[in-house]
Order: sequence, then structure tokens, then C-alpha cells
Amino acid sequence: MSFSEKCYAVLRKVPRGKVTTYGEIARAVGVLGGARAVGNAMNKNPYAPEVPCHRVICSDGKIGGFATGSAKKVKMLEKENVEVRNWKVDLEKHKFILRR
DNA sequence: CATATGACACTAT
DNA sequence: AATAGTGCCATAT
Repeated sequence: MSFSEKCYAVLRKVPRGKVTTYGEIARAVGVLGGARAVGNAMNKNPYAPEVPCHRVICSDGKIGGFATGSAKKVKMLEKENVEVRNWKVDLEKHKFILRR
């Protein structure tokens, strides 16, 4: 199973209304400092929307990127009741803790 | 095998 | 608090 496949597997566990970060996912799959690599995987994500890649944001709460435009990402999150203010999300409120 | 790339993260200003 | 550097890792060339 490739690195990206593992990322999709973990991300699959993130529930609606919650989010996680690139770095967290990297950690979850056992690759510290692999946040950037996770971004690459998300960028390709062949399992959308089965795999909620829009629930992955930056460690500082900023939205981060999205293949079809960050604006779309924000909309989707808001539809799931995730509050986004000035391109930022309150991690304390919406961050989903991944098992390590 | 060597380099370049990108949806990041951390530290020091 | 906001910004600039620098490091990082899987993939693609």
C-alpha cells in the first residue's frame, strides 16, 4: 500500500463537521514531517468524494489549497457546519483527533 | 541516479 | 499578530 493510499485510508475516518491537518495525517501514517507529501496525495485524490479531502487544512487553521479552488473547499466545510472566518478554522472546535 | 515540485510546518523575526 | 526563511517528504521528470 503506497503512502497516498494510507493517507486516504486515515482520512476516510474523519467525520462530517470535523477537520484534520496535513501534518496530523502524515503522523497517523507514520511519516513525520510528511505534511507536504500529504498535500500532493490530496491534490490527486482519485477517491473523491468518498475520501473527504476538503476536511484537511493547515496546522495553523488556515484553509490551505484545493484542486478546484480553495473557495469551493470553504463552501463544502460550511455546508458541514464548520465555521470558517477569514480563511481560518477554529481547530480547538473542529479538529478531529486521529489515533496515533 | 539527480533534480524539481507542491493543497505544508516550524522558527525566528 | 503577521511575515519571511528554511527544512521536509513522497512523486514526477
